[in-house]
Amino acid sequence: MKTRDKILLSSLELFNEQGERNVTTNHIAAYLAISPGNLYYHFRNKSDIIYEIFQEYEKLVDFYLDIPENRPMTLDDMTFYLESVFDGLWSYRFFHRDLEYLLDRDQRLRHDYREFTNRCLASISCIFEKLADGGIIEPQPESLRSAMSLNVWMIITNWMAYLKTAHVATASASLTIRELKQGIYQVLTLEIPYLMPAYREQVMSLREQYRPTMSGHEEGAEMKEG
Amino acid sequence: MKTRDKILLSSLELFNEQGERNVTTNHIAAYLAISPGNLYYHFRNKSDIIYEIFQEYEKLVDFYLDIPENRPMTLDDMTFYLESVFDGLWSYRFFHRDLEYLLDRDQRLRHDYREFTNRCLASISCIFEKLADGGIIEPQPESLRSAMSLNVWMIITNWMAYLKTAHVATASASLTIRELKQGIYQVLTLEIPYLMPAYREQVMSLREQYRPTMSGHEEGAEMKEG
DNA sequence: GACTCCCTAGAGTATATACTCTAATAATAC
DNA sequence: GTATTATTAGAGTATATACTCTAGGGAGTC
Repeated sequence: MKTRDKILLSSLELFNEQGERNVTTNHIAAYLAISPGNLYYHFRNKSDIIYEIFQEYEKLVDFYLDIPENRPMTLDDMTFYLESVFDGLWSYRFFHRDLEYLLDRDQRLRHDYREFTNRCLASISCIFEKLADGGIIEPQPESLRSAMSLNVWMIITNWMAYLKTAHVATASASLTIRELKQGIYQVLTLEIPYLMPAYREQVMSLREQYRPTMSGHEEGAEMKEG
Repeated sequence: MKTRDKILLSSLELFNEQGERNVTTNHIAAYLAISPGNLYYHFRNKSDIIYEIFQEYEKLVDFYLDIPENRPMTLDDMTFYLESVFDGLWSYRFFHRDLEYLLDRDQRLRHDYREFTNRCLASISCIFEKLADGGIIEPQPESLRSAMSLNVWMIITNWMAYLKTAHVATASASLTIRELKQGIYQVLTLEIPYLMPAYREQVMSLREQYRPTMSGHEEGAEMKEG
């Protein structure tokens, strides 16, 4: 693998594990056993590394949230979207942690992230629309749908922060993707009142599979595999 | 005013305006036109300043969210709670911005914040219960209520982050408390499907007063005063 | 072999940051 | 007044961080 790609990969790994704020370019170089000069040969600065990682993230989520189909949506579709988005969130989880600081430092990133958010919101809204087409939830007026989409987006992007700040007792307690996906439980909570009777049971039991366990403290308890 | 109190006050002010990450102890001392040595005479380190500010924040919110009354809840009560919580959020808005980092650096803070969150969640849940008692929303089973409370909490604590990252176009565009309170619109969105018919109209028009304006970009557009 | 291009090492630097130390001054107690 | 304590100034320090600069190696081409 090319050094440039190794830098991107290791940076992402270290950022995810320790937070962007705690990972310096010297750390990255040391981790890869290359010189700082080498790292700076491939990237002009730290922001460029972050920006490029963001572009991968963006591409991934855009790919997941592409909703080309003209058919109404099934429950499986919805599950796929939820799972995929949380997978993406997991892979690039450092990003939402220091988001505000990162955007303050890089105008390109601010601009792109803003558009990214808007695309995601549009996709979520579209998913709601097609869920209604599929007879899974009640149809909603546009204004309600967009407010709800925004709530969904906030739950999705901040569930990790909630887990890391309020749920786990120690800083070192590392999270698992399974715990992260308990966020799906919270998202489905938003849908409950809009469920059509025919699908109510099914969605409720889907939701149950993601129910947070009582022990968010030290050990992660088991949960049914998806 | 005592130097010690001036330090706390100015720190809060600078943190809110520039973010904790961008404000050093030297900055604080310079801002107050005192020496670093003086600052460190009053506080052992930066963490201690932050911790003390947090305790004020905690006290304030606990005060607001004290729900002693045995009577059912009115719409005015609910409005008061929402307004108060967002006022508190505004006054200490730096805190939720760098939360994860702050908690990683200070175990006391992590511990206290976790309990603080739990108290807030309990209060929110209690508010829902009493709203049901007051005939404003439908009664809900405990499990749904706690999941909903968590969603409400996440919307409240992360609305500011959403505004600063996805809504405004430039880093310098400073937010106003009025924009922050558009978060109330999002919170009330969660309640909509549970509203009892008798109160539906009233709550919807209350919500309308907090509706986000389309121009979150540069200039803040006007909104009806509360 | 010489030239070129891509890549790499590694020492070095300017700046920042949290914090310390000493000495001096103001306030209070007796 | 003198002793004591509380407060302040301000220079200084150890460490870190993002980044630079120069020199050179290795591989391919002629």
